[in-house]
Parts: sequence; C-alpha cells; structure tokens
Amino acid sequence: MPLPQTEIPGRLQAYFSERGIRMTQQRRAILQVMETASKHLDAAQILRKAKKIDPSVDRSTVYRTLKLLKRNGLIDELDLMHIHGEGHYYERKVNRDHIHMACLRCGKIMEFVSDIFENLKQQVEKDCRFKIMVSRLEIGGYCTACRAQQ
Amino acid sequence: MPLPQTEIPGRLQAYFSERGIRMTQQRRAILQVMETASKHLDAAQILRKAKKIDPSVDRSTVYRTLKLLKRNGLIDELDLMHIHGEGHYYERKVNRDHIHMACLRCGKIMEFVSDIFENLKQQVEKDCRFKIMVSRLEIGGYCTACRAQQ
DNA sequence: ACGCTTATTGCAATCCGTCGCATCTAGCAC
DNA sequence: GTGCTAGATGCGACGGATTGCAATAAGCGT
Ligand SMILES: [Mn+2]
Ligand SMILES: [Mn+2]
Ligand SMILES: [Zn+2]
Ligand SMILES: [Zn+2]
Repeated sequence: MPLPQTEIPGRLQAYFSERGIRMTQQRRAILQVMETASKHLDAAQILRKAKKIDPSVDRSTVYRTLKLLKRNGLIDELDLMHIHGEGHYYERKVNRDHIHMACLRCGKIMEFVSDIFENLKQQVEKDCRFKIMVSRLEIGGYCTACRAQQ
Repeated sequence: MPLPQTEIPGRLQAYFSERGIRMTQQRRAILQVMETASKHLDAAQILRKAKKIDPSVDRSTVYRTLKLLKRNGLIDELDLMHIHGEGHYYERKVNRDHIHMACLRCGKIMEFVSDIFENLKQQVEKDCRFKIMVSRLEIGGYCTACRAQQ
C-alpha cells in the first residue's frame, strides 16, 4: 500500500463505492486504466497496462471486470468492424453516444456525433416501444483519403 | 453425387459462379445452410447443419467460407449485443438494412427497418465524406412485454 | 484491531476460432 | 475422358477467452 488509494478516486471508482460494489487492488488498477485510456483498448492492452499498476492482475480478472463495467453501462464494447482481428475493444462511456466508422483500407477509426442518430433512437423507443439501454452503430467503408487515391 | 447439384443453385451459388469463385462440395453445403436459414445462426449451428448435408465439412472451412461471404458482402455478421455469449451470428444480407434490437431480459431479437436510419447513413456519407460499405446498428434494452412485467 | 462472511481472485482445464502445412480437388486445356 | 495446377480442404497445433474451484481478502460488526 504505497499510496493513499482513496484520493482522486475517479468516476468509475466513485460509481463502485456509491453502489456498494467491492473495490479490490485489481479492480482499482483496471479502472484506472479505463479512466486514463485515450481510447479503444483491447483486452490484451488493458491487461498489460493493469499489470504495470498491479502485477498480480490476471487475465480472467480483466475479463470479469470488463463484464462488470459493461453490465453497469460504464463502458462500451466495440468490434470496430473486426478490422484488426476478431477481438473486442473497450472505451469509457461518455455523455453523448457516437458512431464508429472504420476504414476498410487504412484501418483508421473515426467517430461522429449526430442528431439524426438521436432521432433514430427516439423513433425506435416510440415505434417499437423498446426501452433503449445501450446502442452501437458501426460503419465500415472508405475514408476520404483512401477514396482520393482510389 | 446423388443429385444433380447444378439445379436451383440459389443466389449465393449464382454469385460465386458469376464471379468465378470456385465451388466445392463443402461450400455448396454451407451456402445452402445460409440460403435456407430462417435467421441468425452462429458458427456452431452452421457447422452442424452443413455436416448434415456433407459430413466432411470441417470447422475451419465454415469459418473460412463465412469470411469469404462477408468479404463479398453476401452475409452480415452480428453480435446481437452478446446476449448469448461472445460469439457472432450470421445472416444472409437482404435488400434493406435493418436494425437489431435485443431484449436484455428475455433475450428476444427484433428487427426494424427505418427511413431515418437511411437518412443517417446518407448524412455520414455526406458530412464525413465516407463511402459506406457495411453498417451495423445494434440496440440493447427492454421489450414491451418485459417492460410491462417491470 | 480482530475475526467473520462472502464476494473476488488466480490458476488450470476447457472451449472456440485461427493458421500452417500436406493433401486433395475443381475447373480448365487438350 | 485425362492430366495439370492453383486454390481449397482437413488436420493438428496454437492462442485468446471462459469457467469451476480452492484460496484469498474486502468490508463490516464487534
Ligand atoms: Mn463482436
Ligand atoms: Mn437480422
Ligand atoms: Zn482510409
Ligand atoms: Zn423482453
């Protein structure tokens, strides 16, 4: 216990303690990784980063914690159109939903916020009488640069 | 060779011969499964069904053929919000794109066709100057029935 | 501070998808 | 029909993700 772990708990840790979800050294490490990630980490990257904080973190704990975060709507799970293999990517859920676009040629990932997307979700809730908890729109295609060079 | 295999080739088989893609006994079986599927089969189900038509079909051939079909835009790959495990589901691509909704409580999968979805894709193509090849909108939440019984 | 209870963890076994390689076969030229 | 050749297949090995289980530790009551 080198440092007082309670300072700057971060939003994810705060959510855990509010909800009475048990906090462990391993979870603290994984949460910190997710909090500070610039974006779109896969499980292997998360494990590697978490091990740097707490070397005892095991692969299975990473998966279990990701599942927990997902269940609580704190992270989103993405395929990114499986551009780089079959695995999944994770990112901290932010205020506004965004669309992910993946270029099938150069592999670049782009994000896009759209009011029409919000309208669409409202339509689904109304017309299908379906209460939306999580949504994911992924698009594969060709980015401007790649279209230019054919 | 009990039956003449060339009759009623089906659209997928037709596409293959038009494009000069080699047709094998194993592919014929897998394509037949995809053609006749009512919907949303995972790889294990596809393998089992294909084996009934041609017992020699191997797991790896199923995956390789699914990848081929995907590359050619003939099938869509879905997560269905990972309601039943982490695997993927496959369905024959039809004329109009549709949204998939998965009930987090009863597991029911619903489909929905929406003009607003089409508008949204047009917006992405225009505003992001991105050429869309494939898109996938999946929504998790609660269906009418499950909302009723809370 | 200490002990109790129960959720969480690491580990090993297992399951599922992928890949390299030797063999086989579809499709074509004759 | 026969033989040729590139492409496809089955098989086995591999690597990533999941799960059961015994050991561990978080958090609470005292
Ligand atoms: Mn996926
Ligand atoms: Mn569908
Ligand atoms: Zn690109
Ligand atoms: Zn339901």
